Amino acid sequence: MSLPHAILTALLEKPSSGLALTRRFDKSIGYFWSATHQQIYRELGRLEASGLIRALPAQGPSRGSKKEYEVLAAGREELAAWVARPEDPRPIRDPLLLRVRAAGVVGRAGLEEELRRHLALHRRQLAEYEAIEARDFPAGAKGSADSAGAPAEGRSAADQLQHLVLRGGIDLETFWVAWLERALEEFEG
Amino acid sequence: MSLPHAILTALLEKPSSGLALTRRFDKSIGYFWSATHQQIYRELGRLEASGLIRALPAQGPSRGSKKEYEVLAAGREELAAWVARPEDPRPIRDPLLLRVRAAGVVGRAGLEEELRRHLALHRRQLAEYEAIEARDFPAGAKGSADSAGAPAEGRSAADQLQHLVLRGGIDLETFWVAWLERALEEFEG
DNA sequence: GGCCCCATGTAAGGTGTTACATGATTTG
DNA sequence: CAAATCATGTAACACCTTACATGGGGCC
Repeated sequence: MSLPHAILTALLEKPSSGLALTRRFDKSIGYFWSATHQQIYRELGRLEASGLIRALPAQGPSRGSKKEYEVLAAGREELAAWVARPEDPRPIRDPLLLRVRAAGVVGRAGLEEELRRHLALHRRQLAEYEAIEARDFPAGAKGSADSAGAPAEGRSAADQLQHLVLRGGIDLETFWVAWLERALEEFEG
Repeated sequence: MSLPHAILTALLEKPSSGLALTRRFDKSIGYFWSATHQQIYRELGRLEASGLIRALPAQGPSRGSKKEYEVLAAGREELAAWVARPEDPRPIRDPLLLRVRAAGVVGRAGLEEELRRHLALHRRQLAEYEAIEARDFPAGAKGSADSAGAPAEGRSAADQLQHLVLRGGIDLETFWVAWLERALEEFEG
């Protein structure tokens, strides 16, 4: 049940239309929660029906013209409640680990190439995250100097949390790169 | 499409009934691919219908008595093909990271306690994996000394891959523990 | 008999993915 | 005007999760 909350978060950060949301799920939000436009439209409909968001009035036909959504008070409350709601971490479920295990049974033919391919992909992703970190959270780290003209308090608190999430992405990709390098070493050695 | 291949792997390691499989998915296999008994029974039915596995003959009523399955040649081939089949890694999709991001928008009330809870869970999981490693892959590491009375070649190759997968689980949990510790530090500091 | 556990299954609902459909606006 | 792109949506299907159903065997 995380998609509706991902959408509420995105809409609170900035009211948007369905397509604009989709774009943002391909960028910053998508770095830790991906979603396609079909999922997003369906969920927008549900959230509106539940009274958590509403479409800003707009004239014109219902099809083919923009519909902007904004979060209502009930939506904000639901999101705040969700942040604190206990929810256990899901067990690991990774196809690549499974494939390595399967290779132990049927042989590892072709697996090494796949590992190399994944290593390249994870290295690219890691580089992308690091570029974002260098751009959005330069040097000084933590609370840091707030960039031009924003209210210092709220800005830096939200920034700190966003940075934390980005660090999560970086560390995860770092894990994959290290694990894949180790695996390939063992294959060759 | 990984569940059928997880089941094929499990059945090749040891032919089993549905319930026995479920048990094994709660232990070793479940450490990197979880599944419930409903998923497993349904998938066993499909795999049998596709001719990849077969039920060993057994008398008695169809309900309430054991049905053992074994993998057919076609099943082994399918699994070997899957090991080499290119499949991109899925983008990250983690509710906890999402919640931290949401906390940046609606406030972090209650979040710290959740992080503590998750930290404890991940520490426990990490300890469990490390205990398994100490038990099944003692000291010498890599190819290592094969334990009593197994054919050296195949045994140690499969062992090496299983160890690699376990290391993946350990490293992943290590990542979570480190990330959560960092997050809590920032919250307090 | 009543209770618990073993073992296999059905049903319903939510989530995610892929493919396609439709109208409006911009661009050559 | 034709083609591409924007923007919103429908349909179908596969998958996962949760809850419940059914029948047998062992135990007190």
